[in-house]
Amino acid sequence: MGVRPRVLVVDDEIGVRRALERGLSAEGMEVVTAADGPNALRVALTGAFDVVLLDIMLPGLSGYRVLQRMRAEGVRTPVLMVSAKDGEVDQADGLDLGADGYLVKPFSFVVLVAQVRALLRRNSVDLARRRLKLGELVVDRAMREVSWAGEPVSLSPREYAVLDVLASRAGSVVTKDELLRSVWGDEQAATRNAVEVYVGYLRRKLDAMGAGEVVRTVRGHGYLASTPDLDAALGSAGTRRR
Amino acid sequence: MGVRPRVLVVDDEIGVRRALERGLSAEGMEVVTAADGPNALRVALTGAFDVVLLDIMLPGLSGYRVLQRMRAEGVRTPVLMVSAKDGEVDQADGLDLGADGYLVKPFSFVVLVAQVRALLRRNSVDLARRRLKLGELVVDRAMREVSWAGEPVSLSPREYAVLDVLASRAGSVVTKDELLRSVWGDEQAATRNAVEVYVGYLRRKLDAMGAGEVVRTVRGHGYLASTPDLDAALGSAGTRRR
DNA sequence: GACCGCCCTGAGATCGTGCTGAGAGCTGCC
DNA sequence: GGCAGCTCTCAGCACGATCTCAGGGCGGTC
Repeated sequence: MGVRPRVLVVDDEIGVRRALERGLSAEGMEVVTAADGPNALRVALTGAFDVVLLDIMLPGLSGYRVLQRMRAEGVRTPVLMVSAKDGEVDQADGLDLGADGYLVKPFSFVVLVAQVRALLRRNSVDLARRRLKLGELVVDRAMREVSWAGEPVSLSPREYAVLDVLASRAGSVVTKDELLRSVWGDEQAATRNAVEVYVGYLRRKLDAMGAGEVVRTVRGHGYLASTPDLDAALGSAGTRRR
Repeated sequence: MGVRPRVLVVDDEIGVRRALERGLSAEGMEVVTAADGPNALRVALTGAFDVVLLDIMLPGLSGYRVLQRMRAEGVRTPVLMVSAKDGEVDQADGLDLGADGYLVKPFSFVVLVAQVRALLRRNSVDLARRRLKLGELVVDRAMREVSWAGEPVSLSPREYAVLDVLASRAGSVVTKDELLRSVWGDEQAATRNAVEVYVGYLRRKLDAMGAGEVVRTVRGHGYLASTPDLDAALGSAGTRRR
């Protein structure tokens, strides 16, 4: 598991997104945001998050629906529902759909962080979110198996480790140094070129399955695992900067 | 959920205990109650519960302390804190101590049940595992006996222990270090090669019964116990078309 | 257009991982 | 004591995996 926990913040108000992004980043978490239901769902289905903070009132698809579809697709990421509603029926609904917690607006940031921490702690116990998905690409962490459109892709341990890191941070650029650190370890036994070589191997194997374009080079910065879908969900909203 | 979930209800007011006992029983749960801190702790430390409902204001030992001691003793039963306090600091405290949820009195029974259900659902995965099955392979943990297609397979204690761990985590890769830890103990008296040797022994015996392929090597990662059936069941979720 | 720096790739020497047979130490049983 | 079964180490082998190196392409900048 990566060092920094990754949190997906879903809210339609940009002010809320900004505030949470700043606050949670200050707590050492990596924050990705989405502004509406369909995009939130697309991003959440990658499985590349440790916690999802989900507002209920959303354009396009309500928080309930997003949660429901996530669970239906087998994504078990802990979800913390956030809402202005405080009716008990709503809470019960959310929890029965598989939510892991409930916050009522206006909430205090301290409580929010405590809840998120509690969910993170619990998740680190049964470790290894099972699956990461990027379009047709599936990384099964339990079986250490990768497949594209159902066809298994045979990877060496190193290749797998590199892809795992990239996929677990889908939609974010990962620098070569970060890859060196998380795949090769802190002692930096290998050079940056090794990373390039392994990304090359990966691409060759993925290309052979028709899965080009999944791992992109961001010249001067590093590598980015994404799909057109994800690009749209994250990029158009203007939530990712830098 | 197979068996009836067991819930421990801790509250000093007999009225609350009675009400919860009746209500949760009606929901199909088995309820045990405790009225003060020390007793609650004693009972909870048995680990024989699926959820603990823990009031904070308790005679003898506060709910916080009970929770703290439970976690300190390694009891990981999900705990739902219940309290009249609604100060945010208290919530943060409880969650940081390892609570899994927080309810403020007066709470509605519907919400309570929903929370309990959520915790049960999360935990329900690994219940009722006295007998492990992988296709034709059956591991009877009570008898410490293994059979393939009804035919008994005679294993030495070590061989059995290794297979037990692999089978109990069927569908997930188990590293050699994990096997060393759970079979040989923390002192690591043996080397990794011992694991390889014992997997070798296991395979030889299983192969002789026609049960090859049950224990697979995942190069660079460890060993994986699975069957084509299991692969399909687990894999299909990831392969599902849209 | 010329240069520089970043990135990719093929070749190939080296390294590591995993499997196996042999056998040494131990224990318990006859 | 002698035997049997279990546990575990060791050394050797095969093969795949790893990583460096050198050369070349490509993009950005002046």
